[in-house]
Amino acid sequence: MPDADSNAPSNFIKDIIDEDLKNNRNDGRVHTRFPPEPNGYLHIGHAKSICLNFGLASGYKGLCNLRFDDTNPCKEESEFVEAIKRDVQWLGFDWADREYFASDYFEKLCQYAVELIKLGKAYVCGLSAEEIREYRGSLTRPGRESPHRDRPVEENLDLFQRMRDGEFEEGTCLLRAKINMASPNINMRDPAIYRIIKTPHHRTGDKWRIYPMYDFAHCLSDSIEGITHSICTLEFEDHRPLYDWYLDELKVKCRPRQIEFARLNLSHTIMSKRKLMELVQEGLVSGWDDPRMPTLAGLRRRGFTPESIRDFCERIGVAKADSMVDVALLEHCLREDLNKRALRVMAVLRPLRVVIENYPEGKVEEMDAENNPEYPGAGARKVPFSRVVYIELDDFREDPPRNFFRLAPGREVRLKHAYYIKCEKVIKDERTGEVVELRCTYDPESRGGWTNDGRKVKGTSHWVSAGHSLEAEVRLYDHLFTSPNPDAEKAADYKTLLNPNSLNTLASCRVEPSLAGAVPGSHYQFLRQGYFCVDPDSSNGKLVFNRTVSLRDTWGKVEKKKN
RNA sequence: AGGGGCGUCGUCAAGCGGUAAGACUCAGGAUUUUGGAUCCUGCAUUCGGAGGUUCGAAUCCUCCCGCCCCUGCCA
Repeated sequence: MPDADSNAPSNFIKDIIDEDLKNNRNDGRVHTRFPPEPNGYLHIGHAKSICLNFGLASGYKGLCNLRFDDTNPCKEESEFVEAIKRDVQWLGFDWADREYFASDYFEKLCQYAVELIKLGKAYVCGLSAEEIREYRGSLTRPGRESPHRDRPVEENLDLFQRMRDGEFEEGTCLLRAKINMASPNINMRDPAIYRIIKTPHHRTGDKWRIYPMYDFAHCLSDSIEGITHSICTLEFEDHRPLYDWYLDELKVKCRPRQIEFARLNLSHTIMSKRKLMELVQEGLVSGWDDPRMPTLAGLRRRGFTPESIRDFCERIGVAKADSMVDVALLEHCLREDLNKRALRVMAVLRPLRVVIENYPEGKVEEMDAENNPEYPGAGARKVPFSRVVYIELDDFREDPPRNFFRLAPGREVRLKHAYYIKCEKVIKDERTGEVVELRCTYDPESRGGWTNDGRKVKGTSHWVSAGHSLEAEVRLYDHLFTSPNPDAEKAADYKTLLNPNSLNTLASCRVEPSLAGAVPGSHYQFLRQGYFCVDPDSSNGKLVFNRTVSLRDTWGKVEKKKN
């Protein structure tokens, strides 16, 4: 049996494919497709589908097409087509030359519609939208048949042609499938096949005035492309009978099979394209690529790697039960990846000035610093050390709590890669009482951060030399929403659930000089703090970093518990 | 109420009649020149519930309960 991805876990879809292969369906071919509608940006939920479809194809040595489902010109734009291609590519998948559009098939689809009319299985209905709704019945009551349901084929053909020619106004008539108005499945109550839309299409311009509905276009597009397994989300389960009906009635050669799986829900965020669009349009975020957004563009800008997202998609599995995945898993995948690849560097986010009184004025030493302890091949660099340095405000406490082993009056701490320093004196702002500077002494014997006299210096602080460091802006991010499941909060509008502290900009951070000229998109670990990446907002003189994700912080947890 | 689905640890998720994988989270501990990383250990006597079949049931049967989706000329 042509086995799927060896390391990827199995799932019910693979079981189905295995079974199909065993029964020699589709001559042993496996051909999938990822079919986005270009009406917004791709998000992490789409990533699940992309990984699934492309992953299945490669696992079975098959193919996966990229197909834009562009059957509604009112909502779709070329900007989204370009963004989607960029994102799929970035995620690491290649559709080669199989880039298709449902709009490529408009002529063919129209012929199929004509065919259906000739078969007596479709008719032009002149009921208004409200009438159609009324005729449809309800969940419990069957619908009623349209008075136009039994129009002769010739008349339907003529009317449909005139719809196509643009003779009728929008909403005046539509082509419907003649199925069963009493079906318990509402999708089968004579669904619309073609409607009149006079808005120009982003690809075909004003060539068409009628557009096919999703159910009609999708199954036939799949068939035209030779798709064997058409994988979609759960809400289309009810549409499967219709998917099959069109293919059966039209007796197509290629019979794809639709399989539904549960879409991804991620805690502390939302996945609805409509809502994400609203956040963008109302300026609640800076754009589709705002680093707080669950969009692939946002995650990329935030500093997520494609590898970590693919790993995540593999770990969450594929099933049919509605689920809510904890964002902590995504963050775990990210840290695991970044830990291996990010260069370590020192940056002080909230600087506290430290003067080392016994260190010679004007002296500068170049300290050796490894770039990544996880990977010696990453090499080392020199970091300048001098009499005045900055340490993290948080690494000093005038009145240290229990188990705090950082700096405090009279205490000694190690400056990573440099020396032990001891706090001799605390200088405060006379008016506010705020600590503004520390006076310390260093131990010349501790160069490199170690002595062999058995001294136990447990605390290690990162630092930068005041005179050599560069100024930088650092953007700290937190969950976009305070609620773990914004969609489930029945009482509140999701916008009121936005986290007011999801962005915290620190304008006066100091970073080590080796960061000069760091390229947008590059990843670093700011020692002891987290993973950061260079934001495209950076310019020659001004570095801007995004905190991708913090490091695990066991001390922070201990402190939080106490409070 | 009609139809379609789904219910296994806090969260995902294996399991397909032979006696509950794994991951994340969480809690302990070891180790550590990042309170990082790494490494150990612990965490479902029970699978929505109740009956039944069987030597044996999360897996099969019956009934019940709960959750999700469907009445766009959206996808």
